[in-house]
Amino acid sequence: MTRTLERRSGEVDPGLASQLRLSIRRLSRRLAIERDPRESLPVNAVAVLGLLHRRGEVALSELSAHERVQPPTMTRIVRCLEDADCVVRRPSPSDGRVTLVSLSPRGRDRLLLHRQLGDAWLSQRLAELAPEERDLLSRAAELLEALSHRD
Amino acid sequence: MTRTLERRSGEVDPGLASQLRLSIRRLSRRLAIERDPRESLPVNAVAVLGLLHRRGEVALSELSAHERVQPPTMTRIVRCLEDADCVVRRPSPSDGRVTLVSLSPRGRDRLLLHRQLGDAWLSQRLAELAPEERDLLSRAAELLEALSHRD
DNA sequence: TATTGTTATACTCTATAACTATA
DNA sequence: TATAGTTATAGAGTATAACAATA
Repeated sequence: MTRTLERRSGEVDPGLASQLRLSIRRLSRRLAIERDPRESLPVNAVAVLGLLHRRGEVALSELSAHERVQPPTMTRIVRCLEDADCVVRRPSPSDGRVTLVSLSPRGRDRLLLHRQLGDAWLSQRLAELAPEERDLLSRAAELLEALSHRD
Repeated sequence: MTRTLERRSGEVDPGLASQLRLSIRRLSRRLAIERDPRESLPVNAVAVLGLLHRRGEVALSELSAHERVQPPTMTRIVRCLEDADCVVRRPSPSDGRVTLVSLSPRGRDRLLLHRQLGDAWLSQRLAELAPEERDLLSRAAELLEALSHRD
């Protein structure tokens, strides 16, 4: 490590938030544009499949909290997944108000397919970077994910 | 530098694109949710103000290419900015088809205000990070911005 | 009464297609 | 003819408000 040029705590570069915010927004937009037209499911629906894959059976309210959408929006997403036979839904045995959602075998297949299609454009761009740059982005991705969940 | 553990070119971690893509998307969504209600202009309109601030007078077609929206969308954004007295618009003297757009003094004020409001949430989160983490994100932001503009 | 989820409705941002005006 | 921009229209994704069912 070279001599540090870092600011003391509290003295944060005022341009960083702007720069990061705009670059996040722009890449998010670009990713939406470069989405493969064969991807039949909405991005958010694929994200839900991913969550179900990791966590098993999850209550709808938990899905909506995790994806940070309102309950009616999650109802819509889950219905879309149900129509595509990607999830199954059942009332909680312990609380009849709760709807438990879980991945179907077909949903698992679709998740893998969509990941492949969805990652294609970005994978290609990442492959053109230097290995150090990919390492940097890998660590950055963890930080960004954590930031998203901060209160 | 320690001994490298990096992969050879072409051997890119297949999970990186997914991880980065999802974290970008999630943070973008969170930023949208945390937007200050006093921000009266759409995010994209503020981005246009920023571009005009850096570049001066710019043709509408160039704005739409840079923001990666279709021309009708940019027409709408520019009209919104014009209604708010943030930009002025005139036909190009050299080519009557072209509309040149530039920042008004009021637009400049609004840009500064919106940056402040728009960065507030993220600034606060960034301030809670370690200085090294902010450094990392600063470099990542440049990479992300560059990725957005790759063909 | 409070909570979970749904239905009904509306808003925001974007796109495509068809058109006008200028070159 | 080709290009820059606009108008008209539609679609995707989200939200709020009002409601039903369960606790």
